[in-house]
Amino acid sequence: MGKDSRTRGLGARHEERRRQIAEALLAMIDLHGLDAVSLRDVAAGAEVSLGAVQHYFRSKDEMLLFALDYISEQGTDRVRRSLSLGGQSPRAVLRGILAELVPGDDRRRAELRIATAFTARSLVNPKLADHLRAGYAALHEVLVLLIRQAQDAGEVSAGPDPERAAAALFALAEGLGTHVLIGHGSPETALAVLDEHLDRLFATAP
Amino acid sequence: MGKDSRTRGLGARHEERRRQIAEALLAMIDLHGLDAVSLRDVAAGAEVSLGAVQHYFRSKDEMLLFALDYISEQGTDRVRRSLSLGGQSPRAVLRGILAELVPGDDRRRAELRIATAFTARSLVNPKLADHLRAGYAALHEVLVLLIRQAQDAGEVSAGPDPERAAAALFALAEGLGTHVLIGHGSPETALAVLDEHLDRLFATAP
DNA sequence: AGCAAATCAATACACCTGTACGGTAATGTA
DNA sequence: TACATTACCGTACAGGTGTATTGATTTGCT
Repeated sequence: MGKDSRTRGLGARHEERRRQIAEALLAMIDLHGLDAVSLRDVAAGAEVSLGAVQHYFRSKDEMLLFALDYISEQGTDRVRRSLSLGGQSPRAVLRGILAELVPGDDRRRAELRIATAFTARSLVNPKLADHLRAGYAALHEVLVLLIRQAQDAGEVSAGPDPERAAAALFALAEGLGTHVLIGHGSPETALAVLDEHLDRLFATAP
Repeated sequence: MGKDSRTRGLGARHEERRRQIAEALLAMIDLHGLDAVSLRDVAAGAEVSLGAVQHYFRSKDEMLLFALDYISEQGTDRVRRSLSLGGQSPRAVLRGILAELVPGDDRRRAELRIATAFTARSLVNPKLADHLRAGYAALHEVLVLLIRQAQDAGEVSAGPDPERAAAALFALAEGLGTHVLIGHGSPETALAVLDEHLDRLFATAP
């Protein structure tokens, strides 16, 4: 193990403190947008001094990158948990994951507002884009896996290409989420559209 | 007609000048993102002085709002032209419009980068959100209309609800566009997924 | 105890931001 | 020609920005 992973001794609280600051940052991004937050705002939100923030992050960009990784990890954790949690059909798992992309409650709404902010920033920040893309790729693979499982279980016909189907589902949910986020359509309608699409995918030809 | 629409006399060039400045703004948003552009940058880009920009826009927010309306209008114009242009099947028209949401060339890419920037900003700027939402609603209505036409022409079965089908197509194209924009998937694959979806919609049951 | 690293705090700096203001020249109207 | 409006330009200002720096204090290992 490297020195960064120790749980006792010097620097033990380091990562925890970074997460705490990142959470303050993410909350402010949700409230005021990514570009409206200053390091001083973050410091105030985390109830630490500006110097403390600077101690834990060498630059603002580094802080942003860490925060993106942090919230991405939260998402993948949720997905992982949803996968390992048995007793659910592939379709239910699939729906649960895709529903995370639609702002149906305050948590999802906040997360998706933050994600949208990072997406926009990624268009002019290659490093950020790399990390964001990695998250997308990971989620895509999970969707492919689930569709394959459903095909193996006979819940989805062997016809459709899992890659294509995953890309379609992913994009559909993402688009629906964006639309709901800006007030174009309700979460209920969005989920209905999503379910309709799942119905078609899971309609095993007689 | 009000005084704002005169084409001769005092203030005739007013709107034209505002558009010119807005175009400089939009170009910079594409290049550096919405929040990275300052009024001085815009002035330099439009090859006018800062005072000139201030003369035509009372504040930065007003300029942003105008620019959003301006680029939205360009989009609706393109849609209108595509609708009035005869000789195309409803499906072809539909595909043409939806393909505008996928960054398949430099123009589309620039427009969608700008749109993404405005979307993110809209999350913390209600006024901007109102205008953005209006554009979304307008495009949605066009899609509904086209699907209805296709149903009337027998190209699409009477089964699916046009509202739902439009919402799905819209969200799918939007999501695909976003994914391509950040480098998650190619425009070719995105269009293939879109066509697949159109195939299903236009598959009249035998 | 001694020492070094980590953890902050406070301050300063150079720069950029949107906006306000005062002035001048051009333009069209009566 | 007189006048009013428009169209700028240049500058100033108050405030915020990320970052660098310096120093004090705490922490934990040996």
